[in-house]
Amino acid sequence: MYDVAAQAGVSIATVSRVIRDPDTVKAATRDRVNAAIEQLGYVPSASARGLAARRTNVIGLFFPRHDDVEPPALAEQTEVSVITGDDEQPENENLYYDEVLRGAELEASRRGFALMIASGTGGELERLVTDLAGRVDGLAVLAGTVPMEMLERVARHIPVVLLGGDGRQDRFDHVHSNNGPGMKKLAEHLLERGAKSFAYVRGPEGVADDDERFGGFSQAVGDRPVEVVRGDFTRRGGRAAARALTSTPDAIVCANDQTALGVLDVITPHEGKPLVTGFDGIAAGRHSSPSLTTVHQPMSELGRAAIDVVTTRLEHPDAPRQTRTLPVRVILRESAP
Amino acid sequence: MYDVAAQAGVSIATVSRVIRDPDTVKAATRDRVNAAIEQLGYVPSASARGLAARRTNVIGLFFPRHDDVEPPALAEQTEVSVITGDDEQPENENLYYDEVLRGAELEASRRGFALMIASGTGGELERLVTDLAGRVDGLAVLAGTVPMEMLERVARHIPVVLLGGDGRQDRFDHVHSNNGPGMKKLAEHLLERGAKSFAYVRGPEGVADDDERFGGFSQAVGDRPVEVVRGDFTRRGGRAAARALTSTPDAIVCANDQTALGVLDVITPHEGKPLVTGFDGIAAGRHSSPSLTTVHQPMSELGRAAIDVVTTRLEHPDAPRQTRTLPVRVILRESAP
DNA sequence: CACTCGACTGTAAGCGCATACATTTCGGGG
DNA sequence: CCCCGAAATGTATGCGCTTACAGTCGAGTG
Repeated sequence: MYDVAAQAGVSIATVSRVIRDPDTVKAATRDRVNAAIEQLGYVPSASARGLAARRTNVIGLFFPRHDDVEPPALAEQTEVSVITGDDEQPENENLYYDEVLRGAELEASRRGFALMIASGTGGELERLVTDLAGRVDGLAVLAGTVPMEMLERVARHIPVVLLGGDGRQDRFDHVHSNNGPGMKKLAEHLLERGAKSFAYVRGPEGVADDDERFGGFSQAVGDRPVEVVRGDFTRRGGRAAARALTSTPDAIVCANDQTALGVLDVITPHEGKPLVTGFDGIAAGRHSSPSLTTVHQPMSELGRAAIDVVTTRLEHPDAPRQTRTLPVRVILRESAP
Repeated sequence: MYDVAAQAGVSIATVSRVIRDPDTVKAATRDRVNAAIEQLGYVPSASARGLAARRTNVIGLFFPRHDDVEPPALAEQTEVSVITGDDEQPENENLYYDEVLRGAELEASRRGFALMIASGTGGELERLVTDLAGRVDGLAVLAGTVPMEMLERVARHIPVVLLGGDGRQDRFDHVHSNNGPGMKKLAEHLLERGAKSFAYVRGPEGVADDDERFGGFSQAVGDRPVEVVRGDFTRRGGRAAARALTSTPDAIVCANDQTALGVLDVITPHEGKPLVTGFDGIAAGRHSSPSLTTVHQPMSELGRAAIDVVTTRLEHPDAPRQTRTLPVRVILRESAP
């Protein structure tokens, strides 16, 4: 910046103004400065700007990482191999985050913010979260992935929004799908289809979205018989849960699509029974056989809304706490038509 | 940091050491400092650190954004709707980037770097790229999305690695799939299957990967008849290209999977003819009907390798320029068994 | 017991920018 | 022409950290 100022024959303050607030500088000087910037290939230092302005214009996004196995070493050889039929690549379990991420990036960019992502789990969590918090103006975190006390600490410095949950448990802003009513509607459909007994495969304990969905389900089925088992939101967990069932219900309701696909791997529906349903609306459910009845939640909108909420909070630090609930759609496919 | 120092009864330099290089501080003092950090909820400012240390420990990733249409306003109502059969959600065209992104994030995190992503196109490109460049220690860019002169400028400050292309056109580090040999192998398979005449649907002009693939193809088929048309890497482009064909070749070879799926939308293969092939290995090709023969490239490895290359470059600024070529796999499915 | 040396800690100088405030310039109106 | 206010620009400070360098302290050595 000093170089640019010298080159253009102005002070560094003027250079700064040309960049930050061009209208306050006379056109002629502005052109001189811009020419110098161009000529010198000047690239402003975000660190210095962030330090001086006390804001970075970056929003952070924190995700858990499940696959904390050591990834394979990067390939050395480049030989082309040929595989007949399908490759054995594991089905991608993380599409959820990808779409949220894309929505977040879109909205952040629209608002002039950059997006920084971090993910991790376990022992490195504290370091990662603190590090991320020190870099950004606001933070969006997947609910349940970071201990509350850590979030409280971060929230003393910057706004934090949680993806998932309705905020009855804490004082943070929240963004979540309309989980309860969505699942309720789905369960009502199963009742209309004549289902009288149920199994419900939940997610891990302490996940707000899971609680909400189960709540909606319970509300719909009332006191009809329900066998409840725990899964872990993965396809494998769904398979295990299906094998663990002791009853043979009319319908198996799963807390998410991966779980439901796992259930379908094990249970071969004969004449359309039992009915099986999921929640999320991932692409794999559309192509499965039978295709999966589910509740679609707008992932990318979740990401966008999270950024919306956190940037709004930056502008109005004292506004009342908000929980944004996004609409869902029940999608009826072959597994529970 | 000053508060922490006061609280612990040490100087700020010692606090800094406790964070940066704990071993140089006596255990007793270290504990006092850590206690103070905990008690005060201290979160280090990455801006200040970045400014003082002249490095941010962030790697940037720049992607194009195709869907530059105004996104819909965020939903207001949360009513649950019910849809029978499939929803009309457009097939997601961007899965490519998602996987690259995930690989990049993984590798960056493993190396102690954070990842910042930005995407955009058109007029905002210069601002976005410069802005990103000012925030990071190194930059990975999808080849062809940013003008060379802009990259040259950025590269005067930080290392830049391009995703795609083999670097014969420029002086940057590159990471790319083994495009040519992969496509060559695929074409050889088609020859073995008895194909004697071909159509080849290319991507947009000036895309290095497209050139490499077409090169590999040409090498395999020699002087056999080939009708070459241009697509744009999209499914729609594939449909258009298929309709535009003037010949009825034995095999239609496409520069990527999306294009091939578009071709399959139009051409109904009768008795397995014509053969149709793609390139990429996206999930949709596995579930299409017929399922798609393709060349699978390791997206997530691409992301990881990009981070690997750029961080290596940070450590060895004067090392010879490198082009990393990642292995691909030919996957034979129904469209060209 | 003075001296040396290593281990530890403190001092102070920026890092590159934003911005409050001071200063200069400019365009009119009187 | 002069004076005045607005527009344009310059001056100077500090944002919160890292790090070279200088100091301090204690233990080992001759």
